[in-house]
Amino acid sequence: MSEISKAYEPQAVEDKWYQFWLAGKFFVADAKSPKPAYSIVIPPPNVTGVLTLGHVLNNTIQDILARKARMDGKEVLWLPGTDHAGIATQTVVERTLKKAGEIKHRDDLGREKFLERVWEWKEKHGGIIIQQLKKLGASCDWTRERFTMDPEYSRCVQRVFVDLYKKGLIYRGKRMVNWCPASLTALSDEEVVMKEQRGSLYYFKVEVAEAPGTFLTIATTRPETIPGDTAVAVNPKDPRYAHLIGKHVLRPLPVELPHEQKLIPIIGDEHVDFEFGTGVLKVTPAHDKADYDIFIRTAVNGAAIGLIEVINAHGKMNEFAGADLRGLDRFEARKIATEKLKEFGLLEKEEPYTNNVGYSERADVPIEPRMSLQWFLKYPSAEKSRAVVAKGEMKFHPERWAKVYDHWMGGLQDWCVSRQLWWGHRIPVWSMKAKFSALPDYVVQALRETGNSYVSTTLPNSSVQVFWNIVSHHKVPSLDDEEIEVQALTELADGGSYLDSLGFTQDPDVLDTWFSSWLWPFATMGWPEQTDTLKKFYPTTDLVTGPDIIFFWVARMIMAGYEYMDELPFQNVYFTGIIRDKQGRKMSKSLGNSPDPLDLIAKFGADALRFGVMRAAPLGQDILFDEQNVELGRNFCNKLWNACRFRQMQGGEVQGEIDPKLLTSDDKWILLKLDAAIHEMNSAFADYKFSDATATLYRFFWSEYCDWYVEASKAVLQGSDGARKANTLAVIDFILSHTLRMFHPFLPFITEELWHGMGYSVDMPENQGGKTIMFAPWPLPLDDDFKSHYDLTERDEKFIESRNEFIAQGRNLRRNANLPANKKVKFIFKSVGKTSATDIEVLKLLLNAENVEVNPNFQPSKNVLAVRADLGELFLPLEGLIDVAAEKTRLTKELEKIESEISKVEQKLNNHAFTQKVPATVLEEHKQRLVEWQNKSSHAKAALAALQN
RNA sequence: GCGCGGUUAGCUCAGUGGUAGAGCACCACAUUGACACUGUGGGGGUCACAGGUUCAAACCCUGUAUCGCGCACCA
Repeated sequence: MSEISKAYEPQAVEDKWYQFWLAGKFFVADAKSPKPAYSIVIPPPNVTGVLTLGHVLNNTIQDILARKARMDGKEVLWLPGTDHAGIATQTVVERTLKKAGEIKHRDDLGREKFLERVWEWKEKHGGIIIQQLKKLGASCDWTRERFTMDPEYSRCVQRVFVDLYKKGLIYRGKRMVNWCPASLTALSDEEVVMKEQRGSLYYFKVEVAEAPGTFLTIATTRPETIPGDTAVAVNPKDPRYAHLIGKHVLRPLPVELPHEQKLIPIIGDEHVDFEFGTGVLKVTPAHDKADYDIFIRTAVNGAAIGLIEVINAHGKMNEFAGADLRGLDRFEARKIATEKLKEFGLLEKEEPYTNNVGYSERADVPIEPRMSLQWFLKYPSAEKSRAVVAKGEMKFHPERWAKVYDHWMGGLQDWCVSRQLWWGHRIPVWSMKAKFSALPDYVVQALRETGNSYVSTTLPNSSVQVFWNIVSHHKVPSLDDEEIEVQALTELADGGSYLDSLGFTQDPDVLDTWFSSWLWPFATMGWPEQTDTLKKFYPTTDLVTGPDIIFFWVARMIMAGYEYMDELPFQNVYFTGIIRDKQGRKMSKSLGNSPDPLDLIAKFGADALRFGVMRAAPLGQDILFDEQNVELGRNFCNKLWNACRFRQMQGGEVQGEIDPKLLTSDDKWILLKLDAAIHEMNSAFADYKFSDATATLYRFFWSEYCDWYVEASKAVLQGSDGARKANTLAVIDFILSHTLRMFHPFLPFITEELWHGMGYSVDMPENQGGKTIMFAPWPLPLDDDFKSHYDLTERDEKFIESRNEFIAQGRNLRRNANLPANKKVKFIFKSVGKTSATDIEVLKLLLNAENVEVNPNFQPSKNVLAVRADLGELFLPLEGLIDVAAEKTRLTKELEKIESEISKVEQKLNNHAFTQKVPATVLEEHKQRLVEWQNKSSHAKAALAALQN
């Protein structure tokens, strides 16, 4: 470090090193490398989104994994990219254009013009989140950045759609779907969230037509759908109503209809609950999923009830709702319908009621179950995908998500993949209703040859494949002038114009965004070509994502992986927690509780943000975010900075060799602590426990290295023995160069800066840390050769630990005597064994003593405070000025605690059951403990006695 | 309703059967000594509750309470 500033200034170094990494192409993965592969694909953020703390958490973990893998000598691909996010992006652009007064509705512009505007928007805002990820230090291979609407990616989507269609897994049908009246599109079940809603339960009565004067009472939350009722259902086992099945009731709305059109049948259906409401259910097949199922059951039984749609796409009542409700919003209509029932004298009561209502996740409005013509997918490779997780071949971390996954996989429903939007991958199906002879001759001929109603052909003078499917027929039509309905599919864009020219029209809908993201792990790597990248890096190693998209994305990727690569897409899935504020509330814009990560980076530095978030994010738990976490990260970086600065200020060259003969106990101790830390780090990584890893780093570096080792080393560094000094510096350099490497995945910027500044890069081979710490080898645990060469034993560890305890007690003595920390005092050390001069120097330094007098024969007189440890006894003679009473109180309290511990252990040891059944080691431990406490007891008693004198 | 997770110091959390821990916060002391983005010392817990298993339970079992999440839902 040429310039040594007193405090670490992240702003001055972060951009510099990021540019350095980019210029060195260090993030670029080499598909031809002989090194073993490690790969992650990023969960692609919304292309026009901005970085949130959730992204910070997610991407920091990925970056840590990627950087660690590089240091482990792997060839790493972290593949970045963005998602077009259909509904979200289209909504934002549409809203913006409306606000600007340019349009009232997207129809004003038309599909093409509108899409131009979305692309413009994407160009303008698209790069933001990518730039933000760079600020965070993300080591993605930007040369491989992908976007789900890139031409090549779009071709993958199209290809997959056509393939699944050919396999008979995709079909179009009029079904009841979740309709979002705000976004005006169908949604998949996963995009609907249930919300508790306070409303009313309305009880109204209907007259039985065959028995005038007899009424049935029905409870409903949705009186506005009465005009859409086509039956009244009761349980056939319900004695109250069973005899009425087959009769009819008069539907009260629309009131203007003639009598015979008001008649709807009373039907029996086992699904009707006796207990709920009155046990009589109104059946609205067009606007309720369960009622629709009843409708289907009646159809199967050959006694089909009707189906009347009364709500339109915008959530407003249509003409079938009758004069009273027509044109009203569904919620307004609810009020009016209730009033009407009251007016007719049919409303019996209205009671407050709380039920769950499905909401559109994006638009946050109640969805409307609605009949609509949509495309559906029967999931492919579902069984294999379910089994791979159940069998543990793909591991989920934490494991419990495997159960959630399994449960969902067990109840798969067909996926509604079409969306009534413009922004997205347009469904590659062209259709036409025409005479059979209107198809090109070679198609007709090909169909005739197979006899099937479908055939694949290649377009004349082209390689474009088209799949023709006569959906109106099961076999090839026998007559040329038969009216047919054909769906034609092509994988390539140029096939489309040919089909257009034949009079086909392309389906106007686009695909659900997740229908493109589920291909992400392989479509980003060049599939369907067997590219080097795909061969080298698929399947990926780890996936890091939030559990909220386990169904949306993870499960579907697994299925796509099996279907198209015949292999799982990733070996491990790490589910992060959800970031919440410190009160445990979800981060949200409206609450204003979501801090901008970029502000935090500006204030504290990217490393600080990373460290703070990781430290607060235990595996599988939600994270309560507090800016203090980041502050702590900043402080930690500063500590690291200053520890290096301290080394720098001692001067001297970095010299690799440590002389075993010159090692102090403290040197040996810190080397052993380093070894322990490396082990802990490795096991934390093996278990994906990143908060444990940061805790280890924190403890090792701050407590063990800075607080103890560095302080003790000053005894040597401030002394006059040159050889010893140099040796201590060599130990420091050894520790720091290992520490920086262990920190690197977590704190990439500061470690790179210090790696160069401290000169640790100098002696390393160019590709192993010489150029950048990114490729410096991850520290290995100290092996037996190393330990025996430097004579590192458990004894050294024990010695320093007991020495440190001794010092802590000595400091405590001073505190108890009310001596200010800056007052130099004299201690007397009655040592048990041999103690080196250096050890005494260290004692003196760490006790802030004027002198530590070694006297094995010291006999304390009065007014002497004392502590005892394995090392011996330490005395603090006080010439007057001691608060005898306070010290007595303290000692008495301590003695009480000691005695209680003794009696606890004694109780156990006197218990025969205990001494007989317990393992020998545990028994020994207890005996040992008893001796220790007894020693402490006699010592405390002696000290107390000394005070009495 | 079913399932999952949590409940340990004021706060956030470690701790899978053998002496209750960390960080933050708090209190006191220390200011030309790498770092006040600091150092030293200290106080602070009936491990949600009730049973059970065990020589021994924060930890294993059963139940209860409570908070959170997911799935399925009765109109």
